[in-house]
Amino acid sequence: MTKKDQIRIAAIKVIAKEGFFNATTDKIAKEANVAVGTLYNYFSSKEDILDYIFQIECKKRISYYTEIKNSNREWFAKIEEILRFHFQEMIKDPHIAKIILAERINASRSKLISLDSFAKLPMILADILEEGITEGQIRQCDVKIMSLIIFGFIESVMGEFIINRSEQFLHKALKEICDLLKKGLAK
Amino acid sequence: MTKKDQIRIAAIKVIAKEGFFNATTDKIAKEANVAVGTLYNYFSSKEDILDYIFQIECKKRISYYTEIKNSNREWFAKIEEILRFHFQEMIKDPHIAKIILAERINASRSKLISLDSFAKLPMILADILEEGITEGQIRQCDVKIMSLIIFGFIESVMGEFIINRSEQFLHKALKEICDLLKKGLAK
Amino acid sequence: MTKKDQIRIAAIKVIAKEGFFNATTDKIAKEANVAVGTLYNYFSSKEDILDYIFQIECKKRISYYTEIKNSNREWFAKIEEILRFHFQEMIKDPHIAKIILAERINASRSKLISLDSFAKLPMILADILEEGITEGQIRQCDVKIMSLIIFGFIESVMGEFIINRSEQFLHKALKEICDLLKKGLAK
Amino acid sequence: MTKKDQIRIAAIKVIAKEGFFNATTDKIAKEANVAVGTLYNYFSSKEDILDYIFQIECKKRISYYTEIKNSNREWFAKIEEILRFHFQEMIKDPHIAKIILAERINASRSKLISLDSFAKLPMILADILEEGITEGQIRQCDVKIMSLIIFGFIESVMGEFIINRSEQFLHKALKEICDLLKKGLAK
DNA sequence: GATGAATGAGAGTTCATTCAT
DNA sequence: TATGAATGAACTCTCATTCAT
Repeated sequence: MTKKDQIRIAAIKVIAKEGFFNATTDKIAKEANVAVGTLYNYFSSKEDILDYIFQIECKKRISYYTEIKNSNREWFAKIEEILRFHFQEMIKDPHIAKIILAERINASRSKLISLDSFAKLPMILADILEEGITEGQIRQCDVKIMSLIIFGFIESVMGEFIINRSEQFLHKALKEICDLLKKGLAK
Repeated sequence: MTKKDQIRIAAIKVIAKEGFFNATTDKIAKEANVAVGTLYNYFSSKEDILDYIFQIECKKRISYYTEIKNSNREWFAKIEEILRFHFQEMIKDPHIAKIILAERINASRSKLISLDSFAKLPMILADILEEGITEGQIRQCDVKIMSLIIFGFIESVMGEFIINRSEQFLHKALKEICDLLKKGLAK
Repeated sequence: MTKKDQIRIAAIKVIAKEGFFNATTDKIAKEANVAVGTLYNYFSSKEDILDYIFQIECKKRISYYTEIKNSNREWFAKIEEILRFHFQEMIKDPHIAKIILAERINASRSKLISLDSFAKLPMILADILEEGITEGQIRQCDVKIMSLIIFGFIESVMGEFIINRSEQFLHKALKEICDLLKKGLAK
Repeated sequence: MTKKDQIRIAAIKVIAKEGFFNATTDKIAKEANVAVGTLYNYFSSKEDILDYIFQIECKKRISYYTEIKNSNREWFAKIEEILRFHFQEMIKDPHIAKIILAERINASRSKLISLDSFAKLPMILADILEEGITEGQIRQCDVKIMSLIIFGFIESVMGEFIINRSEQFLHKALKEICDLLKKGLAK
């Protein structure tokens, strides 16, 4: 692992535990087993670290979302797959879920941190739903709002998972949202 | 208005604009047209102000939720009314929506700030759904997860509204979630 | 004395002893018997303190120079008086001489620190010489360069005085430059 | 050119532009096209570089001054030649003039940097004047102070030249000081 | 000799909190 | 009760110096 990623991973842990503002550069450096100065060999500021964290996570999600979107499945399988992917990521690294949830809005105040790409995620969901409508598999609806519903659900579940850490809960949650969408969006 | 609430209102404005950590006591005091020292006559710390903000908002919501829950309407009308209430509040004071969204998780790190009461909100939603099931109006489902879906939706919409500030968007969003729930939860 | 000037005086002492870059805010605060934070209640930055020091000194000199320039004396008495004033100031506060000498050039790199007014001093000297020429008391010469000579002399003497601290030296120096100018500029 | 001098030249450029304290070792190394570590193969510290710069410049001046002093010319021609030499050096490398002016006093605080040799320069001027008196060509005067006048003039002119960079100004300045000295020191 | 990533002490600055008025 | 100047711990960031390669 590169030193930059070593710092990134450490920062994720500390920021998730303490929040961005309480995550001091000292703490991050200590967690990463490097000196404070080393942080600044790889990042121009503390904010830059958060930016990098978001970038990496975003890239990961967008590339996966896009892959699924372009795959040869029906709308419902695609949505289900995206949710499944999200939940798997949460289980793999619960810290990152917390950071995204907790810091996104405050991060958006900073010009340094570009969250444009994060905004693309609901758009991909919307595209998938749009296809479903065009192909006559889904009833007429506002796909943008519908994708917000799905996204909000993901975040709600994230929030709950951060607290209870139950994988079983994730599976049940996945089933419930799928049932709701299937039935609620049928023609 | 009491001086305490004068400070609360000012704090909401500043925190919404700058985020809790960037909202200095100086800025809050200036916005409230009082001296910094005055803050400490009414609050024991900066965090205490945030706590008070959450308390007030929470009380407002819980009392309204409970009222609606106990009213003599069918499940669907109750849920719709709760959403409508939320959206109205958002329009009345968009700042508070932003704060709840942005600071809730970071606030939860502080022992000072009691967010227990906020956790009650989804429970009330769950109660309403539970009733719907018992009375045979809704199909079997996990009401706790279903209430998370609704709650997540509220927050997603908040997030979008903070950006676009379109009231029309709120109305469309309300219609979409209602349609989805009605159809998706039908027996 | 105002607190701002209390800090200014302390800063002069510390900067003279250690140089601007080695004069830490901690040292200045300690010398001024205030907390570090207090510095920032009166100055926006460490540079701002140096700026203020220069401003005060400059104002003092310009007002005196101008007064002398406008007085009803012949050119030679005016120049002598200005030099005498300078040397008196040096004796009263040798620190300030050192700072002006040591920090002026580095200060000029900063946009914060306005040294424009310092540039006016040689101009006043030049004006006095110009008058001397017009009135036929001085031979033709480049007054701007001649004022640089006088100014350079002042600074040289400052430099020497910082080291030897001999008042007698100052008096001798005054006599020598006066003799040189009187004889060298005669018609 | 040796690597040590390559570094010296680079340091002169950077220090002249930014001042000693803002001239980081990184910048100096980059300007010299070597790695930071390489600096420390030739110099024991950053201050040591400045020391070396002063040493070289000083040696250059002292050897020239001495040569002129020992030459077979009358006092006035010698002084004129020394000034001419100084101004030529300034034109050849304006950076070095700025450094000497800006850093000399702060450098004097450091025990590492030996400026003793710089103090010799006015002494040589004094020697030349002394000879002039002994040989009956100059009137009685304090040669030490008179040499300070000449030295101060050189520095004043340096300061002005740094700003306006006009060679013509240098020539006029030379003429004026020569006229002043010739007339002012005559018997 | 040459490198440049790693270091960590120390810098300037901020800001929640206090308390004499 | 209201004030706001004073506080100083704690923050982010810098940079001269080192040393394994």
